[in-house]
Amino acid sequence: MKNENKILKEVVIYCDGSCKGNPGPGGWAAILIYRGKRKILTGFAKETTNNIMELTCAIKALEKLKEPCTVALYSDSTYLVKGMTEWMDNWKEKGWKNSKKKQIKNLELWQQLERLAQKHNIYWQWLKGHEGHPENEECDRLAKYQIKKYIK
Amino acid sequence: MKNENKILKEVVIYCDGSCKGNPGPGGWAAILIYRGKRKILTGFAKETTNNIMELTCAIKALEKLKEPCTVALYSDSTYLVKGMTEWMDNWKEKGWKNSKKKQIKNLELWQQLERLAQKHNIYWQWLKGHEGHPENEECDRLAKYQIKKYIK
RNA sequence: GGACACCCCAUUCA
DNA sequence: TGAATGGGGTGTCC
Repeated sequence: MKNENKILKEVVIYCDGSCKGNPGPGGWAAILIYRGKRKILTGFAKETTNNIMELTCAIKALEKLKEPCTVALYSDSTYLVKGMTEWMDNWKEKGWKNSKKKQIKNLELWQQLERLAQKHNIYWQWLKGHEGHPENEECDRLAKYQIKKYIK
Repeated sequence: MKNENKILKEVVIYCDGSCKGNPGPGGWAAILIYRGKRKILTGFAKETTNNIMELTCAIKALEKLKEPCTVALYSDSTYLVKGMTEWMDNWKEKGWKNSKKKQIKNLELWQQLERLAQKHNIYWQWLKGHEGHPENEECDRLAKYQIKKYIK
């Protein structure tokens, strides 16, 4: 992360994804909070996976930021959070190979996240799903609603 | 099932369980029909679960049989019926672990059912609840009544 | 073997 | 409407 010494705007992001059938039609939602104001982003994919949706919501949220920010990003996916905080460095050293020496899945999405993480100062926060975190549950509902909307 | 070649008594069993609150106080009922004669069994537990009651009613009914029988047993619980017809073999192979690699719940009850299934020739039949099967609905009412009786 | 998430089904309830 | 008791599966990583 660059700009360590500058004062950055502080943004909070909650995001969640959903995927009916897994694989199947998927939705995602993100809530961005800046100076107490909320912005909601949502999206849909006809055929996807739960994990792709979990990565996508983070990417879409971070792409909305117009300048480098300090971000607290909350997700209930350890795939996303540990991916960025624990596994990413190793993957890069090993040429994007996992512990079984196979190429990791969803490589382009991880590389997008890597670029976004270089632009911003991101604190990746894991929270347990369905444990009463209001914004997380709102994202969950919104993500599912995206699927419902497009299925009908 | 032993005694494949013997002619066994043919018994029909309907059973159902109920649990107020789940977990909470529970009741169960079974109707045994042999040569057109009905026998009714019921029971109660102060603190239990819906699924424990569904297993218990089958166990209690089968334990009433004094000799190996051919049994048609009707339940609206896929937990009971699929447990015995689809999942049991796999559980035994995998050391009583479910698909999430955790030990299955209500292990002792399943093992009792396994022993009973070895003694008798049981046809496990699932039927949809509240779809007008008179004996199933009678069991439902009787099971709920057990709770009512003991709560007052 | 572990973890998180996503889903499907039935039942029991509030 | 929503929650608990239980099972089956996939997506992904370590």
